[in-house]
Order: sequence, then C-alpha cells, then structure tokens
Amino acid sequence: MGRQPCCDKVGLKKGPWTAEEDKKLINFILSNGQCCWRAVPKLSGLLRCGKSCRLRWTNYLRPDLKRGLLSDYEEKMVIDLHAQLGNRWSKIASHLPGRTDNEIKNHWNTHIKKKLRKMGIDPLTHKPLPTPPTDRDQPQQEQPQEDQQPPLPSLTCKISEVAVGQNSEIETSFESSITEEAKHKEKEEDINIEGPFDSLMDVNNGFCTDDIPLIEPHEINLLPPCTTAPSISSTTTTSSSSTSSSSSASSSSSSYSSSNNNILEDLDLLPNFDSWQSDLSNSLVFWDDDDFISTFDLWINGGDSDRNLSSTVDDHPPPTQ
DNA sequence: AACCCTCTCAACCGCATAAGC
DNA sequence: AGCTTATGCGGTTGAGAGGGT
Repeated sequence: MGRQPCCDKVGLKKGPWTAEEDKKLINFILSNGQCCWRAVPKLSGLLRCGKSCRLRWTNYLRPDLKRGLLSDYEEKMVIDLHAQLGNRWSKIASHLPGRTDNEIKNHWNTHIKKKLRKMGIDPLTHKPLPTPPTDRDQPQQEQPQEDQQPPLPSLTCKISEVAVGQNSEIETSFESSITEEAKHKEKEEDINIEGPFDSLMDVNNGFCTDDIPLIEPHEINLLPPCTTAPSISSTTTTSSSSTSSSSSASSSSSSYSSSNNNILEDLDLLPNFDSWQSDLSNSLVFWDDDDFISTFDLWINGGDSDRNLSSTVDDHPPPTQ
C-alpha cells in the first residue's frame, strides 16, 4: 500500500480561480503553511485538487513574486540560461528571484522566441539560422527546424549580446559557450551557471531599467497606510523604507487578478500584521524553506521589493539601477 | 459598432521522479 | 523490493484582452 490518493477528482472545480477561493487558499497557507498539498483542499474548504492549489500558490499567490514584464537583464539571463539548460524552466526560474517557471516559459514562447528569430537566431539551438529569414519563406523554414532539429553539438555564439544587446546600449562580454557534453550533464553543478551572471552584473551593474514596469517609489505600497507602523518590522531583517505600492486593485472583468504585486491587497485580505506576525512565526515552522521565510519577512516588512528579493533570495548583491 | 484576428498568460494535462508504505 | 501515491516539471490549451479593419 502506498499513500492515500491526492484527491478524488469527482466534483472538483476547474478553471480560473475566484477571489473567494484565493482568499481561502491564502488564509489556509498563512495559518498552516505549505505542509502537504493533498490536505489543503479538504482543510481549506476548497473544491480543488491539491495540485491545482499548489500551482495557484506558486504561480500567482506567493507573496514573493515579481509581476510585470521581464527586464532586459532578466531576459538576458533567461536566454543565457536557456542556452545552457534548455527548456528546464524551473532551473531557469530558480536563478530569477520572484519569477516562476510558468512565467518564464510563457515569456519565452511569446516574446523571446520571436525576438531571437527576428535576429536570425534559432531559439532552440541558439545558433544563427542557416539562411537569413525572408518575409516569404520565414514561416516555412523556421518552424520545422525548431520542432525537429536536435541541439547542435557546439554553441559558441554570443547569444545575449546578439539577442538583447542589439536594442540596448548594454554590451556584454559574456560568451555563451556550451558543448554537447555540458548540455547533457545530468547534474546541474556540472554546468557553470553563476559565471555569466557575475560578468553580466559586472558589466551591467545590475538590472537594466529599460523594460521594467514604471513603478515610482511612491507607488510601491506593500503595506496599507494604517499598518505601516514600525511595530511591524519587529522580527528579523532590517526593515527598509516602507514605501508602498498602491497600485489599484484593478482587474479585468473576467478575473479580479491583476498585475498588482500585492495579491492580498487585491483580495482585501491584508491582515492585521501585528497579530499576523505572531501567527506567521508559528505557522512558518511548517515552511522548511528559509528563503521563503526571509522573503515573507521582507514582504511583511515592506521590503524594497525587487532589490531586497534578489539580494535575499538569490544572495546576489542588490543591483543598482 | 461589430467582427475578426492575434497575443498573452493562467490553468490544465500527462509524464517523470521522489517518497511513503 | 516493489507497489502506490505525491510532487514537480514541461508542454499545451483556451479564455479573454486588445488591436485592426
């Protein structure tokens, strides 16, 4: 006998999540932690599969998520990482704090792929396309290639430079070199991932702001005005200035969810942080993810979202803009 | 204003692997 | 050790938004 089944799929709801469901899920996770997803639907009163709950949480509700378009810098990272790791989106996402594999995958498929093709680079192999695409034959030539062509043995073109640098002043000296051998290494540690980004950081000095959604500091409001009292930041790390993003809880007609970074605000779920803090300290014991806890702490403390996140989660020096 | 087309992205599906029994 | 389930991951889909005509 093995484990109990995750859920009997009879009568389970599917499709877009409602605000009510999100509230339930958030409430449950905040008070119980991410202990076991199988139990979440039952205990939280959701008519969802545990898998669906996990997905909703990790891809949308998690407080440490960045939202909005990927910056040039992040795009570069994705391209470089993809050259080394292929479609291992979760690995790629792990190097981009606040980004999910789903988000990166979507961005790759909708933006980066096109961009690369436009620049004459095969998004699959990261090698220059054999023939410069013309208006007429582009669709017929490229599509089959991408679907059928296996990864080429050696890749030495300057992907990020060609792909992204074309439109920006940033020159990167990073050369994305990869060999067949390296590409097929089973273990991630065999692949030198950190190197390129150190150099990128050096050259770029952190994020490029070109494509970053324009959020002015005064617009960042992670805490509601009434709760920005210093008492909140009692726990661990230094509480950075509690500037706040009061981006509207606007939403599309079909979904209340928006690009608002603060989902709880959307849901009118911002708790009393004073009591919450103690609740969390209890519930977070179920989180065995230190990064998450520290991120959560930052979030609660009104951290300077991106910088703090990247420095906290990824242990990178905070990029200067 | 209405229709059509394209694009985006949240969510689902199925498979692989990890882990419990 | 082997079976069964949980979890994680990547591929795919489909609804809705937005732009063009």
